[in-house]
Amino acid sequence: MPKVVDPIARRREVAEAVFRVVRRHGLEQASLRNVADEAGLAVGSVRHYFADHDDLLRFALAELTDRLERRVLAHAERARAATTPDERRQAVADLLGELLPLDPDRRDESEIWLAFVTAARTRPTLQPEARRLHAGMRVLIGKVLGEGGVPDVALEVERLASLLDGLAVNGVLQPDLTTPDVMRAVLRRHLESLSSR
Amino acid sequence: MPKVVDPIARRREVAEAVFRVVRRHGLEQASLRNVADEAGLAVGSVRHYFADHDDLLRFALAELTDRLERRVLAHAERARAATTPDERRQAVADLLGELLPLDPDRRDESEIWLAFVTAARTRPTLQPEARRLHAGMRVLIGKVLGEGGVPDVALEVERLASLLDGLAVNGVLQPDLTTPDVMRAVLRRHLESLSSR
DNA sequence: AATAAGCTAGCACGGATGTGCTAAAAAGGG
DNA sequence: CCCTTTTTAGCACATCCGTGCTAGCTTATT
Repeated sequence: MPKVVDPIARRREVAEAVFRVVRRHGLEQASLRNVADEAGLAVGSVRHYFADHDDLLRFALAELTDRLERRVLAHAERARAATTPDERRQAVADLLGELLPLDPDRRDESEIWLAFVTAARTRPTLQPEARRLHAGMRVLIGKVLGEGGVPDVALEVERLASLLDGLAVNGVLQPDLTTPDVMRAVLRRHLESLSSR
Repeated sequence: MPKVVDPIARRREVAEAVFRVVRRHGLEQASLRNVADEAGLAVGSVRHYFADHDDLLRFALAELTDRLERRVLAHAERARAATTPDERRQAVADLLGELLPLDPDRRDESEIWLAFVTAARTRPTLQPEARRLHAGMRVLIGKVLGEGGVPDVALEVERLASLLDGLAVNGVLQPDLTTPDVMRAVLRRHLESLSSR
């Protein structure tokens, strides 16, 4: 048998290359050639692990979703362990902050998220994964608000989710105007206005 | 002299063709060939009115901005003419609703807006126009909130602007979940929560 | 050491894209 | 009627794209 290569680890590495290309030059530049170059592989090698160009993009989006989910769930554990109201408030803010481009890592992730999710509009094969992400975010926010005793949850979930999406979009597209401080202040204000009703 | 053609009217017609292509297939499909076909012209003809492919996209985005500005300003007139508080409330909701994909026309516009604005991240030549749009929206919302006597205007402008952006994004990307009714309800709730502080 | 299988690398194709350039067509002014 | 200039149309080139396909490389097992 040949060199032993964990195929799913390989796919993940290639997905990372996709992310770097997308972040720097946009999704439309994530061609097999560009991605292979970025990963330090030949086009043929990349194609050995992915059936399609489409397969590559779909896997990359799924990978992004998983990563996000994992990070947020870790925070959810901590939030559940909070005891005092102040602790809880901070835990919730931190949890939701994971969805915003507040530091370089999360900024990268938000840029990639925006690129994929908007591309899904005209790329049908990306839509299932995009919907999964959309729905997952609503479920999460629903739990947070539900435990907080917010009335009219469904509507408030939509309002908070849209606010977070909008903040993320502006944080990505106009980072010098929508700074992390601004995003944090807006989120804090919104959470305050929710609990003081 | 040859057939008399109003060059700026021609440019506008071609921009319309760009919009149709972008809406149907995404900005990355707005090639000179596709746009020329859509406009019923030859590639050479389109290039006679635009220096560049880039020039074409920049003009199209500027055209979109102008159109949006004109529509919103018309509403602003009406809002200023409102007398009763109820009338004013409704006028403000209508005004801000112009920025949401609430009907097919505005949905088309939002789709195109999202495509261009996200593309601007990795296409430097589109950024000036994108920033103009971003800033114009803040100015408008600032006036609306300022006249409404909302405290802490700067922060609330950012919050409302992000909410509107997020609603528009979700209305475009998940239209069957983020219906016009949902968007209207969220906006109404937000405006209520602002005035009852 | 020989074998077989996973893996890597790359050529070749048909098609699409932006752009430089040329040439025909069209039509108002002399 | 003819000229002049805008407008239209289209060819040609270099580049990039996804993909089908083949050949060589690598290495664990027999």
